[in-house]
Amino acid sequence: MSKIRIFLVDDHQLVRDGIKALLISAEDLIILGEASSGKECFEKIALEPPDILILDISLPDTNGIEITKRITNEYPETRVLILSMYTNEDFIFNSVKAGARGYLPKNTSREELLSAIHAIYNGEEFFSDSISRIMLKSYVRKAKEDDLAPQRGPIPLTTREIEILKLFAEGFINKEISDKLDISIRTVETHKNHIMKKLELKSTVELIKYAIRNKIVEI
Amino acid sequence: MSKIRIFLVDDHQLVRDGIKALLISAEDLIILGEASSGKECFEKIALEPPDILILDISLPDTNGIEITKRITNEYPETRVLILSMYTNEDFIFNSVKAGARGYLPKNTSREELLSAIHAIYNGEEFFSDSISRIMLKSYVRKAKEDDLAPQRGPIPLTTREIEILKLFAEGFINKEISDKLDISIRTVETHKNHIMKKLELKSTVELIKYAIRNKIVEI
DNA sequence: TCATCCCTAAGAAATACACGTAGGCCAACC
DNA sequence: GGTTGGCCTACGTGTATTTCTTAGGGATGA
Repeated sequence: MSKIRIFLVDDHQLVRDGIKALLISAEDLIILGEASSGKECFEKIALEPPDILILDISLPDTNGIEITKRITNEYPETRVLILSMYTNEDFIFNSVKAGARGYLPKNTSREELLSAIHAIYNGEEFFSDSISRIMLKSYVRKAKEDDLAPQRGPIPLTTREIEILKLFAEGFINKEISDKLDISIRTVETHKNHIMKKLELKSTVELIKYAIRNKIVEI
Repeated sequence: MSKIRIFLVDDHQLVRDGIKALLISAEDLIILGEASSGKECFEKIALEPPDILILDISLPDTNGIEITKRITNEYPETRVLILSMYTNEDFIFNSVKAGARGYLPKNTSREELLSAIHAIYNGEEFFSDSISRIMLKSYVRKAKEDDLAPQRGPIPLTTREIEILKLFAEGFINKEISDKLDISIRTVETHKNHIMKKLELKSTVELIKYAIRNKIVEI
């Protein structure tokens, strides 16, 4: 059975050495090489793309997420494992979005790192417990936001105002709205002004976004 | 210390008895009552709302998600634990969205059920391993969709046009855009016209919606 | 009855939009 | 090596919208 070929990208020599020390005794792995920047990384892997790229988020010339995007596009056979000291939800989400197959914090154990490598090599995804918890929290938050968003602030508009906002956000121009509702175009304008003042919106753009956020119209 | 008050809702007598049998020996719990339908549930808990409502998704007259919504609104002190044979992602997402604090499959163990009850009673959330895995998968899928969605239709705009559309959809007026980009207002207007023509949009409203749909701006 | 909110409406100035036109630049093509 | 076409730039003109102010009439409730 052929060995799992690993490539390391981290801008700290010590970290790379540490990871190598952890992995050196694993017989089914082989470290193809290492790089301390995005540029160096792409230069080196062009010769022989690894099975797994272990990647730090913060790098001198770019960041792990951009590298992940390029890898996903240019080397779809290479799978990315993010190893980062940052466990913030945005980084995790964007890493996954960019195509990363796993995410570990830097204080992970040798066992977990090996588990991750094997899982990813076998086509699975791997997230450490702490990362999973963050992802779950985020999942719960998103689900709740999905529900709460429309109720965030009770809509302080009158029925007539909502009617006009709806028509406007659907794309009708003032004249069409005034015809539809059989009122003067001036009245339509006044209603819109009232809405903008009430909601403290500074532009019609925000008005439309408000209508979308509050599900007065579909996108 | 007062006992954790539990109420069971499931349309199968056997399941309710099974759960009761599992919980009866736990000294810090007390089963307040049980119901086999949504109607019966609300009639009974009106007298004494429980701390935790253990709820099946499928019920004869309604479903657990609707009950969860009502509970969340009408009895915010009562926390809902979903116990369901369905582990499909939509049910899980909608349960969380409706306000459920935990979700367990029906083949869960006594230990896990007790862990879930205690976690939820302490204000935490609890999802069994199998449910967590489904949520994580969903998280990953959503993150990927988030990335793929904008590629649905290739955006036929030039970089300058996208730049201007982005600023416009962020709420900047033409003058601000022309200042930012150090070009004439006329140019900004021309770009916007080109965009509208290319995309066959009839109003700025549609322009903004286009920008949102294609993730050029956030809502 | 008075205050308040809602719907209605208008005037005037500033701003934005629709549409046509056009020059400079650059890359691709024959 | 000129031509074509796309892109970015810009203006003129006429129309529409926005911004700000003012205001009457009806409903509602203290």
